[in-house]
Amino acid sequence: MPENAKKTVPKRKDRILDAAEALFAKHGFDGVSMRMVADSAEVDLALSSYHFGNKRGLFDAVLMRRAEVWNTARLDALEKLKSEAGTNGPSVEEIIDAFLRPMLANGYQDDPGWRHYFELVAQVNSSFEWGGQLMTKYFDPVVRKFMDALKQALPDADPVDLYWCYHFLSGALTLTFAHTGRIDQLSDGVVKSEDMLGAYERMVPFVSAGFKKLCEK
Amino acid sequence: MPENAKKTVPKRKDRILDAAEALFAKHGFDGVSMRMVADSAEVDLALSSYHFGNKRGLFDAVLMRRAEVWNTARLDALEKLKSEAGTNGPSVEEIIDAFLRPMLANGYQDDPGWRHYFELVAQVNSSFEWGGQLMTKYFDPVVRKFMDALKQALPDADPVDLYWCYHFLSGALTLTFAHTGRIDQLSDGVVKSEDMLGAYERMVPFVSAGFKKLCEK
DNA sequence: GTTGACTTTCAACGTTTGTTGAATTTAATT
DNA sequence: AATTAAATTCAACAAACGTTGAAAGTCAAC
Repeated sequence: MPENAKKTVPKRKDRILDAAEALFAKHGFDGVSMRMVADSAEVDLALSSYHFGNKRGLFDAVLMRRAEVWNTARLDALEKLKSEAGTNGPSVEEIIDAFLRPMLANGYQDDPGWRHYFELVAQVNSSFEWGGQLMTKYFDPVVRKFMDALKQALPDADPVDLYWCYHFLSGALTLTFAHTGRIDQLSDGVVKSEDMLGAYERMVPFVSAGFKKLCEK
Repeated sequence: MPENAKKTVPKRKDRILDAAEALFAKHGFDGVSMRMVADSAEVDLALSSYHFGNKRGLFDAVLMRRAEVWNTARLDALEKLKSEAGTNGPSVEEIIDAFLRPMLANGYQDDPGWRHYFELVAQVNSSFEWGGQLMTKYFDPVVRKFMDALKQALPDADPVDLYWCYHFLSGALTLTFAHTGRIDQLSDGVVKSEDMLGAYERMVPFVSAGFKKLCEK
């Protein structure tokens, strides 16, 4: 047996995480009960508390599970960009693209698990109760590296402008991945909120134009 | 007594609405109990159910109370714009401005009630459970008029592009008024999320540039 | 086959939840 | 002053909540 082999991870623990992920994404922390999770995962009620301590521990475990994978994917895209760029560094479009593309790559958009995870992050990000704390905790280091790259691409920018621009990007991204169905209704079905590729292709130029308008010259 | 005089509205009913507004904004529908509302409003527990039927009725009443005022303010701004514009109609910047400015005007930004209300709408808008339904119900007619104006200002636009652009605007707006404190932490205090005027002054050019980039020519 | 650590189940705990029917108070009308 | 409707309080309900201690099960190591 290889020295770093993990103990056999029981299936049930992951089933709990999957079920909690989907439920928290749709109903939020307070809208989900431990019994809903247990029923959905087809697992005994007490098992979630055993594995994760309490409800909050389960919530954190769900958030943490995919955070590192996502952060790494984003950082890899940024590093690759930097290594291929000239002395001036990558362009605004390229940086925004590196920030967004990992959410579509590797079949994430077709994987229900990742889909629920992004919905959950969207909900957390715009929640007064969790938004500031949790997003900072899990995603700040990566976001700061992207901010640095943007500062280099827009050397004359006022930092305040730059932060607001990122904030607008974050908001657009958040609502898009929340999958509320609002755009479907507003457009009478012309636009599908599930069309993440269509959203991505438009978000990159939309946001890049905004950054340049405010932060260039 | 004037013929259209309203019956004397008891103070308590409004106190309940105010308390519920603040609490729902911070903790969401499921994060608030009827007892929290009653305690905060300093009112008997049963009174909220008496006035609004049940918890959901209270939630709807909170959302509805300021919806019409807000919608009217936005429509007035749009109508005024149209009447002053030439035959080509108002510009993209002017339309976006008319969409956003009512949220700052009339002291709304300093009124805790309105502030909580916008926080609540932000939370509703990005929630999977309520986002599609409630936003459509309360705000669609107004949004559609703004979309029409934007179509006129961007006559060559593909409607799909236009809807996505509005979606990005809606997301940026939502996160900004959610007041999560995230931008404060990310910027190490350089940017204050309470600075709605600063956000407004940057959102208008940011979003307008995005609309033009995608929808012009 | 026994041990021992981990996993899972069971049953129950004390709270808190939303809601309601009946009683009481308030305020306007007759 | 009597009447009536609305507003408010009180007490309590059944249901659902998160959590936990003890029992039962599982499985590899010895």
